[in-house]
Amino acid sequence: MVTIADIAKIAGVSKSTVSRYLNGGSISDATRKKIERVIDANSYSPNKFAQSLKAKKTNIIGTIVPRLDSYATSQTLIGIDEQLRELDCQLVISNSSQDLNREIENIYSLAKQKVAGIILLATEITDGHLEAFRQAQIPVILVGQQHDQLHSIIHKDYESGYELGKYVLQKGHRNIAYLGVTEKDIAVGIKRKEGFKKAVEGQPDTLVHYFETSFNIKGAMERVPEIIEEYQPSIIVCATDNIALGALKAAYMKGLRVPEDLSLTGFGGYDITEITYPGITTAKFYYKEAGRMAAKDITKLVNGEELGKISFTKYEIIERESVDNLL
Amino acid sequence: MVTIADIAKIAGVSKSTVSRYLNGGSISDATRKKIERVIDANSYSPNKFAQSLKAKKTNIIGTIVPRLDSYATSQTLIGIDEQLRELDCQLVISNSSQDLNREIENIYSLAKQKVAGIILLATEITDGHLEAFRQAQIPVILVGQQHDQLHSIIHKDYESGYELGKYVLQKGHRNIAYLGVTEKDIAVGIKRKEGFKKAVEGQPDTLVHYFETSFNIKGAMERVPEIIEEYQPSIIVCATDNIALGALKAAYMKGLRVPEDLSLTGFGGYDITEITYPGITTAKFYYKEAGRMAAKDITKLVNGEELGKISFTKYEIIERESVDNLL
DNA sequence: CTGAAAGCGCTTACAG
DNA sequence: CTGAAAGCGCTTACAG
Repeated sequence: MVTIADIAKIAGVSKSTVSRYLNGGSISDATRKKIERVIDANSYSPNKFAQSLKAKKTNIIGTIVPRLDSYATSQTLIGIDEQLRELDCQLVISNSSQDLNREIENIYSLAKQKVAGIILLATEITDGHLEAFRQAQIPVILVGQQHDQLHSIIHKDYESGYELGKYVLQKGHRNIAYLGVTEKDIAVGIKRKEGFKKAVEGQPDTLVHYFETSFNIKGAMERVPEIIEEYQPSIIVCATDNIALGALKAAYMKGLRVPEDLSLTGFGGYDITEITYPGITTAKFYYKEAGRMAAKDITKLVNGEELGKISFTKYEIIERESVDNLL
Repeated sequence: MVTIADIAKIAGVSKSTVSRYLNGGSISDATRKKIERVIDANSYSPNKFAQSLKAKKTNIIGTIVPRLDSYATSQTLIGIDEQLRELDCQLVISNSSQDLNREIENIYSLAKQKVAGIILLATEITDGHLEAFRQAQIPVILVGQQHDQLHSIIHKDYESGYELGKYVLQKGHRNIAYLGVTEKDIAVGIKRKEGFKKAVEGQPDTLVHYFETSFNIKGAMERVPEIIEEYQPSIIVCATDNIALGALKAAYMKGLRVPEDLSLTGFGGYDITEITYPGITTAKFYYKEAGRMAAKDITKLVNGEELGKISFTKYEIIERESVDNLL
């Protein structure tokens, strides 16, 4: 391995000068050229560990994800990865397998690794998180959830819920089931539902029942038959595309046609909602874009730049075939 | 930040002794207890950079993935992550976005970061890869592809192709389309097809046509209609579940019922194949298990243990509703 | 603009 | 079993 001392010797200068060259200190044109040549010729690259040890900082951004096998996670990570690459930062991904304690451990562990900043694909922010961030003393960007003490990138959960609600009413649905998730997840469990509620509130002759299920497909598959039997809604508005996928399967298994016998909507805009039959009408979020924004923002924070507490990504209602027009 | 010198001073011993405690050198019981207490009380943890700088090695395993948004990648990563965590190794994920050159760059970049070993979720191994591995001088495990110069974990592509072929014949299909992928991908493009070929070879009155498409759903959606129109196969055997998903959508869009008008099979065993309607019959691979094996094997290699060149994961034909029984 | 020196937080022979 | 010393490959005041 060639070191800075080797380069210095070959170039006939001191290590300090080479270091200055590397870090953009002032240097004469002649020596600059000389050093450049020697570095190229020996394909030298500085030892990151020595740099970090001395400079006490890194250009590593840690990203904590709740799970690896989700469309939202994958897309967000792709966005972060792309943007960080452009920014010449390194990405370290830390998986917490949907375990909040592990998530908090991951914060400490990233801090110990001296990452320059942390991006957290958040689900729920507890006091444990806050305490970890406080101790870590590292810039943080939340993606997907909002918190007044932290910077965040969030999706327009409320607005998309509202617009989707209006859409459903406009299609003539008056007996509606809303299949949501735990309110511990503020964005998904509360905001989407609140937006939807606002849209249907005051609509005459309209029945809306609210239910809760888990985030996975199987959970929805089990939940939906009861809902149908008990309330016979004309539509089930699902808080995520995964839930909608489960509902679709459940409907098929009950021999119901979608959308003739039962309409369905989702949130997320996962690629797969275009491939099912029928395609699922959904509120599409731009996860990759959110990832890019998070990456840009975290580097701003790392560089001490000012930043608004909150940024929004756009959304779009994608109309496909899973909602029947009752009018 | 508390350092080894602090601990030494508080405990009233030398840094060497603390270091020995940390690295399992011989030490008296009394000092061991003393140091332990002091370390706990000050929640000290060694600076990784200093350790790596001195010891010239890390416990980081680099994993290179071709893409982040694929079921196989996610599951394999989950397996690697779980296992590496048990083994107290750190995981760094490097995404090459399906770009072979970037993949090779990633090898060099991981080598520069002094990772202890590399796991490559491989698609195609070029001379560029080999050269990079040679220069890096780091243990490598391939997942999903085989190469005689490298260690690998591979799925039973040939065997599963064979068994699926036999299954299809047993269901009475005699006019078959096989929709494969590029032969550059030896495992997916060649092995699966060869296994299938072997199974149908010599079967009387049987027509098999072979086609090629890309790995994504859209590609298959475009390709399938032509195939149906020109050859009217009773079944399309797809080289991946994604292709099967595309074929299913294409069939629906042509107004064909699956499996009555057209049967379908896939490879992979993605969760989503259970959710579609009908569920897709597929050769399921155990990606998570492969990931765990890769993690175990790479640490063996890192520790200088002997290892066979190749390990296989199991597979299973999952019979669902997408194949009609013609007999 | 340039160099000598100190030091970042560890580990590892070498003595004792 | 324990400690003093050297050194890993950098960076950063401090002089000149």
